[in-house]
Amino acid sequence: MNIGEIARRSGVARSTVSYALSGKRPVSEETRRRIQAVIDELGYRPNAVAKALKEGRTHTIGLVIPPASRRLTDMQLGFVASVVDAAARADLDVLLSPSGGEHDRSFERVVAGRRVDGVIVMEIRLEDERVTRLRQSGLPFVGIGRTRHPEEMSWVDIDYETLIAKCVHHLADLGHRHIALVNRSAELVAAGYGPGHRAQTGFTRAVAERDLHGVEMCCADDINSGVSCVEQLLDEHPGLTAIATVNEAATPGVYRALSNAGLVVPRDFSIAGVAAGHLAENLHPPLTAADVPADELGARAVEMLIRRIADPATPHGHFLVAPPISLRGTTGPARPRGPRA
Amino acid sequence: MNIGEIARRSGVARSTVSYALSGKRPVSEETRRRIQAVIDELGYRPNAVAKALKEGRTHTIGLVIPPASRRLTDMQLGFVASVVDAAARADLDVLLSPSGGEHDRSFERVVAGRRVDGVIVMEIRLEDERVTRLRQSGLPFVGIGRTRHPEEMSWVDIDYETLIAKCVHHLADLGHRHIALVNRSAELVAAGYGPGHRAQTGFTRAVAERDLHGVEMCCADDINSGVSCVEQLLDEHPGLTAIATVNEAATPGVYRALSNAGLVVPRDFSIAGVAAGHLAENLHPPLTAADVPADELGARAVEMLIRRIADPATPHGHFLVAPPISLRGTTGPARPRGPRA
DNA sequence: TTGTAAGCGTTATCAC
DNA sequence: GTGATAACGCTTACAA
Repeated sequence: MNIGEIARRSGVARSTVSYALSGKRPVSEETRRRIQAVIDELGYRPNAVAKALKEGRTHTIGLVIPPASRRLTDMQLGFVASVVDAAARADLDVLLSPSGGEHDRSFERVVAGRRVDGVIVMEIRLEDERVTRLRQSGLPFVGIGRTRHPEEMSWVDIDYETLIAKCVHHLADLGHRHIALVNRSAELVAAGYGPGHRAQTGFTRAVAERDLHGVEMCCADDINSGVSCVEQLLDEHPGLTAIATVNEAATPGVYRALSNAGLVVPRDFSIAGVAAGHLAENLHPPLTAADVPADELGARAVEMLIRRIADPATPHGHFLVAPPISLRGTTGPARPRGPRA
Repeated sequence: MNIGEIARRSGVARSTVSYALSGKRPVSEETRRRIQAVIDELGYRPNAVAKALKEGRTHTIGLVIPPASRRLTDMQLGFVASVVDAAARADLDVLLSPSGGEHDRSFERVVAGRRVDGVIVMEIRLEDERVTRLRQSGLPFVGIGRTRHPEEMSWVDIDYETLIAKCVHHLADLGHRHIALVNRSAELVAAGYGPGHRAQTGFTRAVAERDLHGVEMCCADDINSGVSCVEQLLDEHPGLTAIATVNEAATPGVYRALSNAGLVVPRDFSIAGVAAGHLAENLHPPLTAADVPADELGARAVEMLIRRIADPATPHGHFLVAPPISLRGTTGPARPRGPRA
C-alpha cells in the first residue's frame, strides 16, 4: 500500500495526499477529510525509505560503539542510553554500528551508504582512523572523546587529566604520599586510547607537583583483573596507602583485593576515582569519585550533531566536563600500612 | 556522486556499473577495470537508501528495547549485545527503538515506515500490544520472551517457571523448609511481565510439591531495593533460611542485607537464582544460579528472524531454554536462624 | 557484452 | 485548491 493507492481511492492526485499529510500546501477541508478516511481505513503510513531517498535525509543517526562482544562498561552503557534517549526525543532513530578493528563492514556501510544523517562515535583514540574516514566523507559527526587534534572535530569529553589530578591532590591533602593509578587496560593504552593517556598525564603531573611517590598500573576492564592488579600493587609497594582509578569495571575487584588483604577502607587505605555516579553510589562503601554525567554528555553530543546536520558550516562544538569529586566513603587520612602479617 | 556519474566517467551505461558491482551479469574484464578505476578514484559507494527502495529490503533489523532511561539489567544488555553481534555477522544493521508505553513514536516509525526487514522485541508481556501491532503489520518479528499465546509468534525465551522450581527443589534437598522468592518489580508483575508471572507459578508449584513454607516478594530492579526487600523478609519471617531469586539487579543488595544482618552465606543462609553467568561469577561469593545463555538466545533470535524474513511462510520458531543450575558458593545445608540478637 | 528504460514510493515544481 | 510530472539513485527486465 502506497500513496498512489490512497490517492486513487480518494479520487485525488498523489501530490494532494502528500500535501494533506505534510500540510505544506492548503488542502480543502472536504478533500482532506476524504483522504484521512481512506488512510485510516487502510492504515496507511508513508514509506520512510522512499521519503529518505527523496528528501536526502534519513532522520537516523549512527552510533558507533565498541564491538559488542567486549562487554561495555557502565559508563559506555550510560552513553549509549543517553544518546538513544536524546535521539528519540528529537524523533531520530539510532542505527548501531559495532565498530571493531580496521576492516569494519558495519562502519563502512553506515558511513558510505548515506543511511544516516550523522554519526556519534564512541571510544575515540588519540589517532583514530574512523575520525579520518568521517572527516573525508563529509558526514557530520560528533565524538564522545577526542583525538590528539581536538580542534578539527566536534566532541564531548571527560577531562580525565584534570580529574585524576584532582583525585591525587585530594589524597595528598589527606596525607597520602605513595599513591597508585589504576588505569585502563594495557591494550587500550597501547592503542592510544585517550582517557588512558590523559589519566597518565594528569597523574604524573599531580604526583610531581606534590612530590609524591606515584606508581601507575594498567588493568583490564574486569573485576578479576582489579583483584590481581591490587594484589600486585600491595605486594610490590609496601608503602602504598591510596589508589586513584579510572577503571570502573575493575573497581569492585580493587575493593575485594583490599578486603582480602585485611585492609579496611577508608581506615587503612583510600580510593578515589572517576566513575558513573550510580556505580560509585552502589559500591560498598560508596566510592569517592568524580561522577561522570553520562546523561548530559550523550544529550550534548546529540544536540551538537543535530546542529551540524542542520548546518554543516556550524563551528565545531567542544564540551569538556570535569565534575567535582563527590566525597563518599572511601578516602580518609593516611595511615601507614604495617608490615603485612 | 552517484552511479550515473560513475557510468558517465567510465563511458558505459548505468546498468553496466551496477552489474559490474553486483556481478549479476558478466562484464568484460576491460570495462570492469575501467569502471573500478573510476570508482576507486572517486571513492564511490552505492546509496543504501536508493538500493533499499528499489529492492524492498533494507538489510536492517529493528531491536525494540525497554526505554533507555530505565537502566537495563545485565541480562537485557547481554541480549542487546548478542543481537547486535549476530546481526553484524550476517551483515545486517540494527536500528534501536526504545519502546516505552503505548504511544510510542519510535516503535511506530520502525514498524510502519518499512525501515527494517524485521524486528526483535525484548521484554514481552503476557498481553503485549506491540506483538498485536506487529502481527497485524505483517512485518516478520521474533520475541525475546513470549506472550500468553506463544504459538502465534516466533520467540526465544528462558524457562523461568522450570528454573525457579529447580532452585526451590535444590534448596529443599538441602533441608530448607522456609523459602522466599525475590521476584521482579511489582509494576512489572502487575503489567503482566512474563518472567515475573512464570517465576511465581514455578515457585508456587515447587513449594506445594515439597510442602514448604513459601513467601513471594516483588522487588524493584536495583541494589537498594534488594537490601530493603531482604531486610523486610528477615524481619517478617524469622524461620526463613533461603532465597530463590530472578532479580539479578537486586542480588547485590540481597547479599548486602544478609551480611548486614550478620548472616554468612552459605553457612547461615542460602541463595539460588537465575542470572547472567558472568554476573553470578562475579558476585562474592559466586552465586549458585541457572546461567542464562544470553549470547545464544540473541543469536538464535536473529537466526529465526533471518529465516522468517527470507520466507515469511516458515513455521514459527520456539526456543525455550532451561540451563542447568551451576553450583557455586551460595547454597548449603539449612541451619535454623537463631533469634536475632 | 552492453545499452535503454521502467519503476521502487516519495516530494516538489509547475501548470491550471 | 488541485493535478500532472519530474526527480531522488538504484536494480533489472528487455533489447540489441
